Amino acid sequence: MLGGEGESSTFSSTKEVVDERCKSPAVDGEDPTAGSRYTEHGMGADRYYISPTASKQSPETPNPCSFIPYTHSGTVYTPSSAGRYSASLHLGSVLPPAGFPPSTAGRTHFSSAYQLGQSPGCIYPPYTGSGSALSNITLPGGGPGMRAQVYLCNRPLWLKFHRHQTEMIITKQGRRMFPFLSFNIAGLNLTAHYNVFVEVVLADPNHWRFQGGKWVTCGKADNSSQGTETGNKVYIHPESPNTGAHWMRQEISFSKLKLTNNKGTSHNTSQMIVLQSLHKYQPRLHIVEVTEDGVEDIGSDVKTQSYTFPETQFIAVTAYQNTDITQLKIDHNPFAKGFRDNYDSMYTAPEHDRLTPSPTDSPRAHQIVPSARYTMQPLFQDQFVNNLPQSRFYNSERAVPQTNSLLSHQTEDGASQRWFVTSMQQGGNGTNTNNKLDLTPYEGEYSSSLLPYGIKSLSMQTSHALSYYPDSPFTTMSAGWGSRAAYQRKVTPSLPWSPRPSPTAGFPEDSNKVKPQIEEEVNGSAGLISSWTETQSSALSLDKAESYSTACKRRRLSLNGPSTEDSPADIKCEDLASAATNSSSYSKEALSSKGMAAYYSFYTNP
DNA sequence: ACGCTCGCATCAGGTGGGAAACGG
DNA sequence: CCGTTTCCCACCTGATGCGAGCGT
Repeated sequence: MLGGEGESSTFSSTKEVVDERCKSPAVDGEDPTAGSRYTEHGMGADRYYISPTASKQSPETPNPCSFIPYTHSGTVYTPSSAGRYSASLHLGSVLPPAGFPPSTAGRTHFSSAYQLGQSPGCIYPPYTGSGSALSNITLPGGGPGMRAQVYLCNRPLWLKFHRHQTEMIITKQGRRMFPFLSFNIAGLNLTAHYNVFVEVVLADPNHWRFQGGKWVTCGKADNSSQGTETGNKVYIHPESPNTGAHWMRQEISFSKLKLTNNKGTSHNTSQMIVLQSLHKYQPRLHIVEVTEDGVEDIGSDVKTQSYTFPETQFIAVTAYQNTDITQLKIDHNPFAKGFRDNYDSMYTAPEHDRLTPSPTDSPRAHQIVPSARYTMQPLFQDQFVNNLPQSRFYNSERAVPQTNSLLSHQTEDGASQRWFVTSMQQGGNGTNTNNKLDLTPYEGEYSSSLLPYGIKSLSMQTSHALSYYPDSPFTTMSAGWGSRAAYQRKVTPSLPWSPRPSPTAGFPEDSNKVKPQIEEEVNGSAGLISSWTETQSSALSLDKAESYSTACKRRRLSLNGPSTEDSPADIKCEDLASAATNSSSYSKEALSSKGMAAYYSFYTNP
């Protein structure tokens, strides 16, 4: 996590209390993990580094990714189970977040190499009170290895769960994660090949138990769970290896990743990550440069980049313990729709009548599933609804263009910001133990490296995963969620998108209303600044929702011929932005609308 | 006739709940 | 005994196949 690695150095002091059985070190209140963590680790608003240039961002440029920056961490992954990488990865080296310089950093490489002794596959603790990675924002170190920036696409949803301490069901046959991991990556070499994979490491040395309505530690975690003999802890993205252009083009979803407690599982091991129930885990994203055939490129300076998003931390369970989590799952997971007994009332009854949070209950909720689907609406409604190829044409796990980036997350001043996480080159040998949080807001300069995107990526290797969990607006819409009229109707009152491009970061109409809510939620839960804004509520009438549904249903009509990877719908927002500002090959198709050009002007280099 | 879109039906797979089974 | 795990259930989604309708 933020400096999760760095924390290892401070862990002992901050987690000593956990040694006592059944005593919760910090789990109390609404968000045992988030609240204290964020504040302790510099997640507080004051610790976020907001680029002074944020204001330069066009007000019309809704935050593409609206993700609060998280640093990446950088523990070099030494996949015990991922043999293909193990050889090259450096065990125990930690690459704390590189500080991103505010606006000036641009695309420079911020890297400060830090190396902390750390056991592989285990990071304790993700959040530490001291030595907060976030608190120590490092200016660009200029390390050669620092190139990629990663955005957690469905961060708002993760945060919502995180407030209650996310739980993930694990079953013998494997259970998908929800929320699932979905990232956007920038800053990779367009032509270089990379393997992208997720590793799930023990985030806490304790065994947890849900007692008295809260999670408390109860003894030490099984050490074996950290070992390599307990099963696979890595999930390699099915499209690996692939080019940097490919990875950056769209959202990288790990929706097919399954969690299991069956160490002996012999089938689908590539899709399964073996965990232990009642243990806390932290997913980490790793990007490894490899040769075209997937072999790690030893000759490359940039070997492995690791990223950790604290809000994705979760406790593995075989049955949900916290009813709040259960309700969130039911509310936001389409496959659990059948459990929405109060479905109608949930979305039609007055707010105060609702017993449980719903997608429309809070600004953040809008970010979640339902709203996420539509947030990009202002500028991409036509582009991605009418022209969006249906899943059958985009039978890829990443067939959906990055959408979160289109979310109109806004800062309080209305300026959209984009937070991203940068990683340190694995090879970094720095010894500095201070974790530095990279809180650089996403800025225009970053687009330069994204261009051109005309490069064709390798063929997709997998199929539609996003279609199930479109956490991101685009994902959702393009993947078919948009076709679910029933659900849309339910959330209509708060449908986040605006039927027309928003002149002010997307959702001017409700920005004022939403802002307070966001602030409240953010501050109340994790002390995070409102780096993103909930999507505009009540922006879409019921009729519009219906229209949208219809549009989705008929979107095939609008297809401009067979969909291809180059179709606008398949392009990341960054790509579009680049096209708009650089007259790339996509400019004509993707930026047919003026709004889009303006929308992405944000990415233009000054 | 051909190509395309649409609507419907079917299927596979994912979801949480709840009861039963398991195990310390 | 109690906490945890497993299994089955009903429900839901998305993908796919098929035929009808329409326009060229």
